[in-house]
Amino acid sequence: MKKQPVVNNNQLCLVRIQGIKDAMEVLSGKWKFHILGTLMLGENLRFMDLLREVNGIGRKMLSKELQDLEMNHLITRTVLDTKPVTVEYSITEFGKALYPGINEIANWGIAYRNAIYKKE
Amino acid sequence: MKKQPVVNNNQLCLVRIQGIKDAMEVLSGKWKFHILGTLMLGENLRFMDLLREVNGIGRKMLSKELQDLEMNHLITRTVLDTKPVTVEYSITEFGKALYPGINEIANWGIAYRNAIYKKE
DNA sequence: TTAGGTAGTTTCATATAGGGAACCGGTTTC
DNA sequence: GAAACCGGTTCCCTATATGAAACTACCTAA
Repeated sequence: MKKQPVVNNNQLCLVRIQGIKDAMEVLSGKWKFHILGTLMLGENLRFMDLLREVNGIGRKMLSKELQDLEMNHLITRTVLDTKPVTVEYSITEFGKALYPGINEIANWGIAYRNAIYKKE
Repeated sequence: MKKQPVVNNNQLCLVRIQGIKDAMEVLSGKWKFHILGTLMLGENLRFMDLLREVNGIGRKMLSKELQDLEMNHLITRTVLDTKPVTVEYSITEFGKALYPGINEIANWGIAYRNAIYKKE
């Protein structure tokens, strides 16, 4: 008789796993946390602002990541009637709800680095 | 004169960004949150257990991801002197420290899914 | 002896991520 | 008029991620 999965077979676990899956789908890639983190610090940033603030990102990636985030309702994109045209990006309530999570992860990262550096 | 970055120029922000970077480096990929999430639910799982529990993963990916996680001190690998040999994986204190973060992310994912489904 | 268990690795693919550089069409400042 | 700004897009390339299937090697129970 074949063995069956045993741990994740109750409803709560399945929902939790699905939650992780959904979140990761929206937040996947090298830059999303960075961009959101930056938009949390300074709201209403423009494209070129973000290009400067998010260290290392190129315009193509930034453009793509912003489109993804907008499509997933984490940020909004507003074209302003200025000359030349400027575009403002800001974080939505959905995005803001990620703040505690991102913060936890950031703090973990800081603690992790300290611990590893002390050890090695 | 060229414009300079303005938002992330203080020490706190830089440390925070670095924390996110470090964390993401260790947690990158499609499966790490899943594997850690599973190891949080049932400690001391064996390779084949994980292969069954982590829905959709293949043996090659699992093998690679477990090696990564072990290298980064998030899990431990213990070979047991049984016949046939069995190998137990369990989460370390470092890994456990991620629990609140992963939990936050999972809850966000659940809320996100509910909200999006209601809307559309 | 056949099927299934243990824990992986190897090989051969494709898919996706990520990045540099040039380009577009416009505006503004020196 | 040249250089710099605005917000991107397009082309071309490499690197990494991911996956299916076969293989190793050995053990056990029916």
